Amino acid sequence: MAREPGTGFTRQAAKDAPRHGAALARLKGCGLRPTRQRLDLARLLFRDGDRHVTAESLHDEVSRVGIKVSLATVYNTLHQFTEAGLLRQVVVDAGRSYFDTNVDDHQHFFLEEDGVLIDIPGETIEVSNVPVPPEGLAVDRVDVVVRVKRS
Amino acid sequence: MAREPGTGFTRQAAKDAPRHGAALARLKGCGLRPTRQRLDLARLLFRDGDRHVTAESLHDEVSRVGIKVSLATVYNTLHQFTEAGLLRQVVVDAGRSYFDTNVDDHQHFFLEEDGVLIDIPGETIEVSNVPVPPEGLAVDRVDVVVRVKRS
DNA sequence: TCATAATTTAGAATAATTCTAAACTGTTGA
DNA sequence: TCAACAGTTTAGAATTATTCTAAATTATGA
Repeated sequence: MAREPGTGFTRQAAKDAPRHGAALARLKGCGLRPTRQRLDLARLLFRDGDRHVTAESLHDEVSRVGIKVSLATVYNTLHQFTEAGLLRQVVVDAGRSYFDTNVDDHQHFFLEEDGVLIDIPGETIEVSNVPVPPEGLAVDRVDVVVRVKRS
Repeated sequence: MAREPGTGFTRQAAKDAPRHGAALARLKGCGLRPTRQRLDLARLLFRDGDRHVTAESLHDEVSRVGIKVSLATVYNTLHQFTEAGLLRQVVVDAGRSYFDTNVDDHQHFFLEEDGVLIDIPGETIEVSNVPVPPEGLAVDRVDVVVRVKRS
């Protein structure tokens, strides 16, 4: 493979450096060992803006690009990223798990017919009068899902 | 089996009549043929107030009482009841489906640690500023789930 | 460079749910 | 009352999403 004279990096690696660097920093930042598969997945996930993926969809995508990662690793990685606060799990479907790269406080439209999620910015919807939970319980999070249909 | 003289009903059937009648009426009211298993399930579900069940939990319950209904039928029935508007499906867990006998507009506490749902009356929580959905879509329903943890 | 612990992976296992095709039952019309 | 038919139930197989297992691989620090 062609190299930038004197750098020790391939041209592609040089081009990827910033992205790769960002992914690397992200992983290091939360104490996850930067393995090839975690870096590859992080780059795809965080490359351009907010995304919603399922394990299957991410695995398909990664595979189509020619990267070799097992489905088990995709599952592991999604869960580790979630625990590390890099992703947020969104429950809208009793059949499969969605993961959102936007971890800020926000809500979702869910188009059930296509399994598509659309972000609603955090400041938009106002939820008031959430009752005090029963004795011994504390509110962890308030999720709002606006289910939409084709009209 | 002992009979009430002259009635043509067993004592048990006589006692069950009102309940049974209610379940029967419910099924007839939505055009579902009143089979033995549908009547049994309806009686359990709607006997005393609001309930949250999963297919498994309902099947266990029905079995414990000595009623013979297959798990497949429990699934079928839950879906038919939902379609008929007798039940409402609640999505709070990416692993299993909950069904709620309360079909009025209301929301839920969800105790993730135990898989327990608690109703929040419909007038309690106020959701405002729900944005207009993207072109071609219309709001079907707004779901609020208050996730709680033991404190 | 090596040893070690963390990670990945193929494939088996599990869990929830749906499907299939055969047996059964509620309803209807004669 | 009863036969016939459509609707329903069911056991068990199949499917789907996910997790587990144990062996192979890899990142890291000395």
